[in-house]
Amino acid sequence: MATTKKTQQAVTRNKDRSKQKLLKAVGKIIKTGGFSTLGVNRVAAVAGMDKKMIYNYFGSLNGLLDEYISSLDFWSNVKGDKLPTEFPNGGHDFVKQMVLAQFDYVHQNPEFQKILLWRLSEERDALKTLTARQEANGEVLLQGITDPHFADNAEAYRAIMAVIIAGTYYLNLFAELNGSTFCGIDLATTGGRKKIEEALAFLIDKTYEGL
Amino acid sequence: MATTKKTQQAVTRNKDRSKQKLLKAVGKIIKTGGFSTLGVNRVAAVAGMDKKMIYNYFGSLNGLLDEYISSLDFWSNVKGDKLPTEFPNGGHDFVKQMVLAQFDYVHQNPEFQKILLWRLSEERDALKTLTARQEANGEVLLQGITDPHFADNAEAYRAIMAVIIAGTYYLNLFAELNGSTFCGIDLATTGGRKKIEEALAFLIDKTYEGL
DNA sequence: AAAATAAGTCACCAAATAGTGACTTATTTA
DNA sequence: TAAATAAGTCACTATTTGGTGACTTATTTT
Repeated sequence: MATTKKTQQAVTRNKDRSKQKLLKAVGKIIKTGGFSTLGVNRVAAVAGMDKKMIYNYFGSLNGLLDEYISSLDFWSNVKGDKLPTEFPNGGHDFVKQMVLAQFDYVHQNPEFQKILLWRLSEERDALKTLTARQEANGEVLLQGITDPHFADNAEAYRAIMAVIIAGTYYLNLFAELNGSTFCGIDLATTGGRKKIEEALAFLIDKTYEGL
Repeated sequence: MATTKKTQQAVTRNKDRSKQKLLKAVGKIIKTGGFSTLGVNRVAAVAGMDKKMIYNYFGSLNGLLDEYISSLDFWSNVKGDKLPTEFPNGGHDFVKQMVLAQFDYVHQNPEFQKILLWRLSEERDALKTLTARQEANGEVLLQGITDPHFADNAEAYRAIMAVIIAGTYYLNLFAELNGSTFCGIDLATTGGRKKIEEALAFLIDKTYEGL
């Protein structure tokens, strides 16, 4: 007897839609779980598709992940044309507002959190490219506004901003899982987060005053 | 025919030594690779032992990992009796030196880096306990020295230190894999790290001056 | 020295993993 | 409308995973 084949039920076929379903499934898994559960079987199951499609469309899981990463854009809201044209005081108020907004944005955006974490966990060209895009975005502000304003101290200013922004990233990632306290500040409460925001504002103010 | 059994070669048996071999294997894997490759098979192979021993001694891989985490102690050098007895200016110089030392310590210590990362990646009681120990350690300095010195601003000071220390953690983790630049600062070079150190010193100085 | 304990070995299992060849059939092209 | 293309299905493989029962034998206890 030959091998039996079940009759397939009618389905509408659409390559683009299917690719999107797989890409979305990756996002969903990353948002909720993490990279540990991110395999072909899982992705296919979440997408409701056969894993064969991953190989058909993306060659491999890595190909799918790379395309997922490339599709990300967390900086559309701060792209060139969305920026103000005037930056009084070397962008003091603008930078302060931006850092505080960033602190909240990371908190509200689990997908961005996971990408930040992924970047710390695994070496991957697509992630480096993403980082490069982010850096290029920041360079617009740095070269256009703060470098001229701080002149000889431009690099010192950049290093300070590096510490501050890195701090906002870490604190948000830390709060996500450990819930508890960091330096005695409870990052899970709005009160604790308010304290951090005041600290960020203080540090930026002092930098613009004293550098 | 009955099942064949090879004759075993003579080995010296020692439970404690074997447990240590397994614990050390966990450390070795974590230092070099990451948590993704951390399974019973891998650990047993690295330890040069049978995985059965993991279950015999620790009940499960989780049991082994928990005991590994519990065995860690990254703060032995800053424990009570090792601290100075005098803290002029609310510990200004001491805190500054401590943060700079910490920045370097994380850089030099891959195991600590991976634990920091692990804490951001997975919820695990043993890791929370480790965090609690670290916090308790810091509380000695905070409650004993800086809280009294900053009085009404004690919590503001803690929040600032949270940002600064979190920044040192993140920058070190970031530099480890992405190599490239953060806010235009190349963290892979000694020059870039020097800039960060100056930024840390600046921020701490301004905090002690202006808070 | 004999008996009891338990350290270590090994073969095996069930489940999950990544990956593929052969098939059906919806859709597009000629 | 007929033929060609390729989207989607499915059964199957090989490998690796976590986990265990049965065994041998070094070491300890009596």
